[in-house]
Amino acid sequence: MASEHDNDINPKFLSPYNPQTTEDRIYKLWEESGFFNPDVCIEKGVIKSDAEAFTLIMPPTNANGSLHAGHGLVMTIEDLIIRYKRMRGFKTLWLPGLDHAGFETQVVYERKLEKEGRTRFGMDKKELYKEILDFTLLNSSNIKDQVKKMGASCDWSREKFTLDDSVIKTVYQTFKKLHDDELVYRGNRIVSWCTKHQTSFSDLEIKDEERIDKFYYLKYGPFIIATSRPETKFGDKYVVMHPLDKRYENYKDGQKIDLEWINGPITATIIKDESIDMEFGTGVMTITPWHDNTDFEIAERHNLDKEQIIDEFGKLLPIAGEFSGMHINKARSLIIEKLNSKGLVDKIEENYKHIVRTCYKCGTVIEPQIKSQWFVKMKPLADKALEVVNQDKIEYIPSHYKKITTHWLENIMDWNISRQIVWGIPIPAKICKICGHGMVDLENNITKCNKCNGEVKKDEDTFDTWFSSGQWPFVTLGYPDSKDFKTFYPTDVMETAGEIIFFWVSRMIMLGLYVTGEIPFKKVYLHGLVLDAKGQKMSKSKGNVIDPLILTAKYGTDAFRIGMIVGNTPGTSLSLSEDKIRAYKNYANKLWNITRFVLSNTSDIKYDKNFKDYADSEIILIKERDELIKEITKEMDEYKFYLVGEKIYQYTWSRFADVIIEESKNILSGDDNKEKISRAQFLLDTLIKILKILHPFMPFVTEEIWSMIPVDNKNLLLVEKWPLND
RNA sequence: GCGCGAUUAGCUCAGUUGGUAGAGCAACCCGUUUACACCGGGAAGGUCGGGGGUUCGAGUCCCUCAUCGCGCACCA
Repeated sequence: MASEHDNDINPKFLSPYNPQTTEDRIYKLWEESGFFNPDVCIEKGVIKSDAEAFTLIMPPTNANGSLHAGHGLVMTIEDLIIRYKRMRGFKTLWLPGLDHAGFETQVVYERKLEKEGRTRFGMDKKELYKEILDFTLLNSSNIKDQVKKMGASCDWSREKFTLDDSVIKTVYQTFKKLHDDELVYRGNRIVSWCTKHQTSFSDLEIKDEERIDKFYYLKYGPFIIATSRPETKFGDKYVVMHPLDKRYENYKDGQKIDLEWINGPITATIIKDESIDMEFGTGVMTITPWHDNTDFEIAERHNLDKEQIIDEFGKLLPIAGEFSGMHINKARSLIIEKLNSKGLVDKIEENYKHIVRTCYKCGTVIEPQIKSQWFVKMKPLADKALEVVNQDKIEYIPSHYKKITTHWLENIMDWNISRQIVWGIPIPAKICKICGHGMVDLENNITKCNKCNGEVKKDEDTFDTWFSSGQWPFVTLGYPDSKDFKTFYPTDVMETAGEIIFFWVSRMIMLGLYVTGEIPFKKVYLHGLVLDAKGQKMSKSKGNVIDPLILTAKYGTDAFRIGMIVGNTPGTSLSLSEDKIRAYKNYANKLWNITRFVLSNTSDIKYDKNFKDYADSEIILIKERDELIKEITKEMDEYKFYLVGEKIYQYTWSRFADVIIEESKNILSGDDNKEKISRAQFLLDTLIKILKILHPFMPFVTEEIWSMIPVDNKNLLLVEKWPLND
């Protein structure tokens, strides 16, 4: 700690600011202080024990790769919020975590297997699980180091992993509670099935793609039916039309018709259903309930037979006769050839534009299948969520996300939470081998079906990863009995990517309300994508991926951080250009040089933070400065960090350095002692306030400079007080 | 098809309740004044996507069109 005599210029200042030799040392200092942990802050007296809590749960990082620019943005924004709140005297908790990221990680790992010439199919499930676990643990230690590089002041002592026992336990309790409340059911329903990944999805993992295909008009007895998927038509034995369609009024519901079809004569049944669009095609269609959602619903309504035509790998089943075993992609044209030879093709439209549902990961066309899986009944959960969102009990930043959320909640579908992958939390349930009935079994002691008394087997599926991360705010805090849960829940802000507003944010609201009876967070702050300098989405195939760690190594973490903040409004995408980061490196150095000037020109006075004897010229400057601080503080509280960053930059550079310091040169070298002291006190006081305001934006350089400023009884800048009314 | 964004200086973006347009970067001219060339001084640069309306006054409110981006949707 500096005494009043040793505030000579530190030799460090002789060269420009060097982030490389500074950052790791500073981070270590912070970690060793223990101040990332709110309990330590209270113990050591830097935060009052009765201070209001402020909580932010870090979106658990996917432990399957390394830090990308998006993470850089997350860490920057969240650390900024946390450092600000800590400096404002809150009992501040930022809880970090890692996500096993079920399907995402499994896909990454499968690619790795593929490269090694292996495949997950046929592998022992336990062995595969162990391999992915090792892979994940290895990655997670990498990621942790990278998060630290970003300067994240999160409480590592409270770190959680989505596969921790405590997390799984709570997730199981929630599953059981949902089941007991009849909000989870096991049903034979149409699910979206990826034939490559061999798993089903929820509706969110599907990406709609516009494609141009052929559209076939086929002769089906007296009717013409249109389809883009002739390969599904083998079992079609119901022909559906609108009950009010005049063209077909002679056909009666339930009427049988004999006709010639792909593999010979069949008997079709007429079905009248109002879901048919009379305007579209010929107004008549045949249905394939096993492989189409609309058809499934029609079949359910009329209690019709359902038959599987295509297997899990996209190959035709024996019902397809000579085409049995053939992949649908290959079969399509051959089927048309056959139909044509039988004179059953009426016409073919070449450029039929339609939407195809694909796997969001591999682009494989989704093959709907009827499967027995666990579904969460969403309507009751969504209604509760709608209530709190509509009452603004949760604030969205930016606000238009509120509309997006309510729109989704109002049209919500039941959520399929079963996944046929090993990498995830096993579903604690037994399935009856005889009747297919599903039973929740947390204790693993059910041996007979409670419906038919048949043999049971373990459910081999795992939970959708979002089912567990959807409970993140309360599982991480140790719901229901822990002290942390009582202190820190509901949390204050959920800061995450706008992209996952449905996947994650909305589900957290629903599950949080359902389990704890309270909202999980008061604010949702959503950031946009990080794009490259040209505004294009980064992707490995385009080769425009910017690694944040290369930038931080080159320009310093502080430069990277403030570059991510300024010019980036919530919700909109950010173009990341190296020029911008470079500019902020210069800024860090500017701050460094400002300090050198101020310290070397004030070394003969002792800084007094309560100094009152200011000259008129300083009083004006103080008024201007303090008004800015007031304004900035307000904007910090409104989460307008992009404004604050810009304003403090402007003030330090254009005002403090270019004008105030310049005019100080005369004053300080003059002979009016009173004037000199007044100016020197002002310069020191203002520099300190700038450092404090800048700390959440540029924590490393400000902490380093702070260590060299002669102030009595100072602590780490990390836990100094924000300069409002200082 | 429905919905949500965006459209402001060459580029990336700000612009709070309507009151003669801002920043950074780039480009231009000048400058070695001892904090800093990772710098300083100066100048330049926009009929705020088009059209219409409300108003004394609109980048800011309303309508409409266009272009780009993104969600959502079972049209066989």
